[in-house]
Amino acid sequence: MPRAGLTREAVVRLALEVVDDGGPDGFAQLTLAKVASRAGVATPSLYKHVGSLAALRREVSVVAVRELTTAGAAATVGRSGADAVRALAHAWRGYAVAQPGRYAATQVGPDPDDPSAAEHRQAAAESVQVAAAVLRGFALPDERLVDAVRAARSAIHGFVMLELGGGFRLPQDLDRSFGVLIDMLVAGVTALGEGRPTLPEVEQLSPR
Amino acid sequence: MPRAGLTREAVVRLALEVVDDGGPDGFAQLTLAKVASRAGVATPSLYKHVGSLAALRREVSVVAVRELTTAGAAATVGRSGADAVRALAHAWRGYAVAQPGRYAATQVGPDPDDPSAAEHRQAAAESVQVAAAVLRGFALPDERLVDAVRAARSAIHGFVMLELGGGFRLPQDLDRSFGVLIDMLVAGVTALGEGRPTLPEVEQLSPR
DNA sequence: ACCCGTGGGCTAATAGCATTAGCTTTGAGG
DNA sequence: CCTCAAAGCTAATGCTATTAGCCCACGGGT
Repeated sequence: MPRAGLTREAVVRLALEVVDDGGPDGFAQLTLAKVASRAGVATPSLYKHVGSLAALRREVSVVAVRELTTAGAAATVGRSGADAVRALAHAWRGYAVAQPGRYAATQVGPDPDDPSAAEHRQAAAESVQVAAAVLRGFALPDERLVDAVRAARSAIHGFVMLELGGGFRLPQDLDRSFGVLIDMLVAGVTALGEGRPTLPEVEQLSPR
Repeated sequence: MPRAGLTREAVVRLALEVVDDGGPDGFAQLTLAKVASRAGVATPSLYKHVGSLAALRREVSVVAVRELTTAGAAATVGRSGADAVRALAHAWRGYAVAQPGRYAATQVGPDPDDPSAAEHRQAAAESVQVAAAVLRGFALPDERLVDAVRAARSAIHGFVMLELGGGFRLPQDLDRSFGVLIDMLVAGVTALGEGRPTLPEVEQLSPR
């Protein structure tokens, strides 16, 4: 009975394969049994390398978040302003479309209490920092930067979620719709930076 | 052995209770066993009223989507333009925050192939129609309406997803960030309607 | 060269889930 | 009052994670 020679890293690598093969909800369908089968090993053997299914999910999530971060960072290096925002948006959507399972893994919010999720929290914070760095170029008042970051994340994440979930059923060009959305975002943060009201002539009506 | 007197509607009602009690991921944790226990019945008995767990999920999803639709419709009746967009956005977010489990149920895209999902598809289409109706007031060129609807859905959905998932960890006011996002959206569709470029002075740089 | 301990694999067992098959009994309508 | 469809049941299958405990492979030291 020769050994399989597994390591924690190898198990995570196999888990990523399972996620990738599962399409958009490959992450949801990630299972210890599938990983074990791929490793040619009995399911309980995985516990020698990984604490639990939840822990494995967390490790997969960390990898995915880091990939998203570096994709965004690579796309925006050397750019600034509207150019950088567009590059970031397209990089994120590109990653999500190319790796839908991993992008789904990105969604799971790190548990703020669990101390073993520190790495996860760190990775998530770094990915947000990429967006913050890009938006800092718009000379926003400090207390508005967070609003801009949230707006950018919401717009991009929302579009990608709906796209991956099959929420856009009309045959119209998705790329163009995404471009329009990002243009709105760029115009919005530009207006925010210039200190002028986002809505030039429209009166501020009651939100509630 | 008296009968429990279940009906399909009663089972769905109990399933909604389970979803509501489960918080933001109550929908993910919906289980036939929990519904059966709540009904005071053995799990297999539910199959007399519901085809499968997946079918029950679909029914729950239809209810949630319809609630979201009527919430949006009720909030926008008698309003138009920016006012209506803001009302719709706040109604959607309000529903998501008040009923996070049901909002999650809203996310599952209807299977375009499955004929038994016709009701689901119909409900989803109606909810999009509410947004389309509101945005039609902006006198958009026909081929841009779909872009505007997608932008609105993306922005609102993205924000809500990140909020419910705990993705916004800074203590800054979420309501204000949401307001800023919706202002950007309103400004963006306004610009789209006026036929002027979304970005007045910023040159269109290569997105790729 | 041997020996020994760590640790990586195993099987067995428990417990929770969905689902199917087939039996029993309720209770409403003729 | 009788009957039969429908609504409940138990039993069984097969999937999942997880824990306990065993055994042997293998690297490091004597």
